[in-house]
Amino acid sequence: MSKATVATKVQSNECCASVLAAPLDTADAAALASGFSALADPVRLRVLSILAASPEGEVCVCDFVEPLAKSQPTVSHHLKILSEAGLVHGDRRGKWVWYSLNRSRLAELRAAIDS
Amino acid sequence: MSKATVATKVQSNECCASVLAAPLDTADAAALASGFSALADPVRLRVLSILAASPEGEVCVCDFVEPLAKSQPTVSHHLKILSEAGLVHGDRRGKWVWYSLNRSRLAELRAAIDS
DNA sequence: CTGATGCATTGATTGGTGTCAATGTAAGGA
DNA sequence: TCCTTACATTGACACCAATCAATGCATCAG
Repeated sequence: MSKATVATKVQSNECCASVLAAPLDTADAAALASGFSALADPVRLRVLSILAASPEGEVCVCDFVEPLAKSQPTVSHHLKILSEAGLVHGDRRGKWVWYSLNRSRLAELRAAIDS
Repeated sequence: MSKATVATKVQSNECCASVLAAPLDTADAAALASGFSALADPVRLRVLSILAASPEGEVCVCDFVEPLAKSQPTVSHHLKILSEAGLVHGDRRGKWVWYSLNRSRLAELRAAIDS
């Protein structure tokens, strides 16, 4: 990243790339696009909303299958994509894996399209 | 939409669907996912950032081609997708079409992942 | 009317994505 | 040890999406 780019980002008072602050370079655009790609699927959005609505703040894989009406491999597939995007985190406890929401990562994506 | 769903949305004090407020139904999830799909491409994110950085607030198609380093049909393709997502608006004036950013639509998507 | 310009559309190609059945793996119980 | 359970991975399929060359369609100048 060039010094000028860094200066622009410091000037715009941001920790990460923003769409509205200054013209995005190719690398920042690609990074942001991969983040929004994780949100660009209805099943994954419902995963996030189920996690957000969970009183305990975590949900095991088996409890996603029925509300999502998708097969268990499909659910695992989407959880993996969300996990690689940093939006959720899986924690294995015994036979179960409990997933929780990473709200700060979601806030990063929100900030990227903030005015 | 059921009465219960409407009641939930009124209770959560929102104009539109939100990922974090309550479990999304399939239709709302699909609508939001199509919105985020428009943001899930580096070229389109750069289009938005170029528009945001434009002093006049609008940019004609020909002035996207060089900075994006994409062919004119590809640029038109992305502008169409952004337009259909409600994120930009094209205004034909003579031979040129001037595109401008719809910030309120962007704010809607931001609100959908707001805490 | 004719040619040139700006943009959109079409057609074709390539690569990516969602889905599930089948299978693999790891943990726990009998 | 063997079986069951919970989850991940693989392989295959169908579909979608990004890209560009070629073409179409307006608009404007002459």
